[in-house]
Amino acid sequence: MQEATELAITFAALGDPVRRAIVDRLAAGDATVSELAAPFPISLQAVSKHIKVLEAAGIVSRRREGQTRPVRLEPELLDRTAAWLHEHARRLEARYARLDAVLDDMKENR
Amino acid sequence: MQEATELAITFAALGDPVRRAIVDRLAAGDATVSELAAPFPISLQAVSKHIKVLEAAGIVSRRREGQTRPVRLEPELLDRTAAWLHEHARRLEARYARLDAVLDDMKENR
DNA sequence: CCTGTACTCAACCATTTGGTTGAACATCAA
DNA sequence: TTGATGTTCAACCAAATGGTTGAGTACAGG
Repeated sequence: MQEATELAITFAALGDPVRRAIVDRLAAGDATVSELAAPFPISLQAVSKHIKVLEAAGIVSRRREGQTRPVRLEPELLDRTAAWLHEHARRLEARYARLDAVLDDMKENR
Repeated sequence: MQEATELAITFAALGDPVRRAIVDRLAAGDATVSELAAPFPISLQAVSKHIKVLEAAGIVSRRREGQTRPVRLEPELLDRTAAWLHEHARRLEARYARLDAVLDDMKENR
């Protein structure tokens, strides 16, 4: 990473396998930092850093709850990112369909 | 990056602003390496490397056409990635909706 | 108040990444 | 064939990333 567009940050955040796994886990429900860290062979601090990256990207939010810091996945950004991807895919498919039509036409009238 | 799941690779590939811009450009139609490199202040070789990353991720494909190597955006992977994101967002929204319903219920019956 | 628990912050290190330049390869055009 | 054009390959470098450990902060419970 190095720049600042929202989508670039989102993708960069999801580009790390540990962070992707964290997001997967959070899709099932909120979790504390220790809970999120448990499955990984890395230190709690490292996981804490990953969560910070996800939070900076707007993918998760944290709140304080006693001495624990539950993390919640925020759907909104994921939705917008999905929309971006979907729009690209849609446009491409339409374009390729038109191309195929032209080619078929050429074949028929040959 | 460091691992191998398809999605992690896809996201990592799209996480770089230059590569995201390349994908944006390709959504409008195929382009050669030089054409893709033109808007950027970096060397042609650097752009060539970026395209290699996108190709390895399965986001684009290259063919030879004379001395030129046109790059094409492949919709399929983008679609699958969008589906992943959308599914997460959908599940979350459903979960939060249920939560809200429960909270409303508690409020009514207080 | 003191101790343990749950984190975060800071300094540091190794590896990866994104860039560079220079040389090589493939194709077209003369 | 020779030279120009388009692109890739290789070696190299600086900066960013992901990890570590050690110290600090915030709250809960005895």
